[in-house]
Amino acid sequence: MGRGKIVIRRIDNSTNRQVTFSKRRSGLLKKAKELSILCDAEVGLVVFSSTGRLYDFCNTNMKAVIDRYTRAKEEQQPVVNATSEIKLWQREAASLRQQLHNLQESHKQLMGEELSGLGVTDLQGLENRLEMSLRSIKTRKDHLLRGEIEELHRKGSLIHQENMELYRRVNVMTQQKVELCRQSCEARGAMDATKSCTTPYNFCIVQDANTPADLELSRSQEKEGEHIKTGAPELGFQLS
Amino acid sequence: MGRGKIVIRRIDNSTNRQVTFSKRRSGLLKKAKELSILCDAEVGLVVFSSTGRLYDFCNTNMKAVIDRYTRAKEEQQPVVNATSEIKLWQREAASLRQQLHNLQESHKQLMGEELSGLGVTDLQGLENRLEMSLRSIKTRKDHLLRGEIEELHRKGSLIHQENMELYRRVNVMTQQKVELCRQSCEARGAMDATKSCTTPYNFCIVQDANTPADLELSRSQEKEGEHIKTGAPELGFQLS
DNA sequence: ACCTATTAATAATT
DNA sequence: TAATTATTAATAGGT
Repeated sequence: MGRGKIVIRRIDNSTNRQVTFSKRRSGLLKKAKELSILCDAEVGLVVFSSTGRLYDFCNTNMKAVIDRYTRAKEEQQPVVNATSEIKLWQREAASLRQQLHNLQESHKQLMGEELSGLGVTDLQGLENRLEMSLRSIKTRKDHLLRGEIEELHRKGSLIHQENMELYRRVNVMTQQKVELCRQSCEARGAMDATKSCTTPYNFCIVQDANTPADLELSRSQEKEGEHIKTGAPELGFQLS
Repeated sequence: MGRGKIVIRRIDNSTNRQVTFSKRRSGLLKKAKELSILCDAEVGLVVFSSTGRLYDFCNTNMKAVIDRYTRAKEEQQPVVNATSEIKLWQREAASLRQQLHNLQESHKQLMGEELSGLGVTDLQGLENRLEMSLRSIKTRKDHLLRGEIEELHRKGSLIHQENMELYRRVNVMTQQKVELCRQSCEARGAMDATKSCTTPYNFCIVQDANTPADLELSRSQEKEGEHIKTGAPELGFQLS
């Protein structure tokens, strides 16, 4: 599979050998990975270059693979001196692996994979269980969503109350302001029109939509609620 | 590099997966061997099939490769104290137990149990996955059912053909009967009107809707098909 | 590293 | 399970 055919024999040219090593090594690693994915296999691959550098691949855990390998080899040629405690743990691991495997199978079926081998009745059972499961999940989700909505309503209502209160205060202040202006104008009309009007009571200038009014109500409510601050003050002033 | 392109993803069909495993495994082993020869590298490869069977390759000695690997890894990340084999297996068991636990959790969630602790987003994801799963299960079930229906149609059509044939035969016999009666009557009219009319040719009496007609066609077809017997004879006679 | 003619691997099919 | 074959993927040699 190249420009020319080659025989499988040590490549004499060192550079060429290096290049080929690099290419084929990556190819091998890729194929090892593909095999593990495609066929659900546990693969461990170790390559030492002729210069001694290590390259490896393992889809799970190299230590586990080596252990499993050693154990499998020992099984092929049973060693007598195996410690009882080791065997115990090996059995434990084997049992767990079996359980894991079973559960994985079942899991795959639940996820709608690996359905070949199941009859219509099995499929119907699976379908029913999933439908039930789906129902309880949807119920739970609805429950949570309803909770959120309720919470939002509650908060909205609080903010609305706050706004009403602000609105009321602003109204009161506006009336006070109007009253003061009127008195001021009357005073200016009655007395000399020079100063004293704009200095101590000029609410008209101090009141600005961009500077939040420091009302003690607003502060106390923000402290205990700590909720959304955007919109509330603006809305309050829009109402006035 | 086959009749079609494939994506690298676990092959769902079990048979297909087995076949691919066999092919790719041998390919991988071959390439590992080629790399070791061409480039003078030390290669160790271990593959466990999903059924737990072990396949391996090493151009030198697997134990040596594993030792070399372990040493190289220890160099990369010096381990404090070489763990005893017992601890190693304990870790393996712990890891498996963890995996098992995770899968059990996930399984419970898939079954719609143990949903507290999941947010709306999690639930939505779960719901979506289950919907997908359900779809593929339903698709599979439909497929099987359609197959059954098709089979039934096929059989039904065969039976219908048989009935048509029976109908034809009955017609032929009826005509023969009529003809014989006519001849008989003529003979009776021409000769003496005493007996011989009702004895050998009385098809009118023998033919009855409740007694199935023993035609060799009917028998041979039932033998090779062995399918539904209800309805067929009645239908055949209703048509006549 | 990249390119591409060629060989090798392999997916689908029988 | 084992061939066959149409395609894709890997890669040898060259830049």
